[in-house]
Amino acid sequence: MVFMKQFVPIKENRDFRRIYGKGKSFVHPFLVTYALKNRSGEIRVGITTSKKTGNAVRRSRSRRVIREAFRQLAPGVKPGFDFIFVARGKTPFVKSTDVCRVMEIHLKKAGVLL
RNA sequence: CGAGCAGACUGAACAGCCGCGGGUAUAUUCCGAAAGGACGUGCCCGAGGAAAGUCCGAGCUCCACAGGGCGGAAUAACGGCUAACGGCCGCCGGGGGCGACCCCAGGGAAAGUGCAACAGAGAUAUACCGCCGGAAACGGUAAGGAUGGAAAGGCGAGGUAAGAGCUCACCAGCGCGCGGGAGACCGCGCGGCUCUGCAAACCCUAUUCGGAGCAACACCGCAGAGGAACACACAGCGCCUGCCCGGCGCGUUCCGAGAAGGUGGCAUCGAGCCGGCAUGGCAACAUCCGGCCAAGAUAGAUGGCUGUUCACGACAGAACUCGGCUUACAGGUCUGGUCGCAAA
Repeated sequence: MVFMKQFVPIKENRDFRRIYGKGKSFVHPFLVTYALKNRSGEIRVGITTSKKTGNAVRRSRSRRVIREAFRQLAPGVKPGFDFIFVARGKTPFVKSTDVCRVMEIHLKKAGVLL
């Protein structure tokens, strides 16, 4: 789990549990996205890379790719939402642009793009 | 040239744009009483040889600075190196290879207990077949046969009724003496004639080991809460070590303790790293000389995209810090031996 500088990190386990339970989810072999409205008006982001993704190098790679993808899309995201992105088995082997395309579709479905 | 051995090094490169962590310097702006901070900008630094496994050894921190006994664990020829080690170097012994060289769980089996399946007559002890003597009963024998990982040292000769270290030569083992070596040990000579293997079975011997770990530990500390006073004894609890003995603490003074959170620890000034064909040493290493100052996050920074090139990229990501070991790994480079072939 990772945070991004410009955005508020999600680091408490109870936050993750709440968003997993109540948020909308979108699934793809590269990425799983959870989105949930929050009351703070901020954009909060968390990234999950489980041990199923691979060793430490693969998990780091997954985090970086997802973070870069979100950075590209961030200017168009409405404030007031929490997001959790979960890396999957293929994530460390694809480009950030591929993840970016998948993430854009997920966020459009969630209705959080301006 | 081919095959093989040992050691050392390396672990894609470049450009552009965007982005991240730390340090430092700062015009303006903003916050603050101030110290200072925020934002921006410039410059510098920013993962590995194994960062890994967490297997040893230390530093550091705390636990009455840790006492005695039992138990437990680790190590195991000898000499040295090192802060230390179960690491490293050298050497001895044993084993493998034509060789360069490699491998070794290498104390004790005359302290004791135990195990040695199956096969085999018999497994630390024997007599089934055989051989010899004898009419037989029975006695002698351990050459030969068979079994087995192992069968009363091995092999040859003499010897004998047949045989046997019964005698002799050589080899192995044991003991003694002499010589060499710092030592393990080696060489030579003599002696009597010899006693299975397993201690990665219990065990014995020698040496070493207090416990827990950076989520250690120290400091700051919102909301909220305790509260007074005087103190023992018994008991109980906790801790020192798994157990026993033995011991320490339990409530101490005023504001302090505990929990969210924050700061330090924490980033090089060190058992530091690099170089030297310097000195000593076979070497590990030590000394001397000359340089260098080098990631420090805290949900966790080194990335993304595009393009070019090549041998098309393996294993893999710092988390208190060092010294080792072990394990994983695509390629590539260098140095020095060896064997074979050819040439000379």
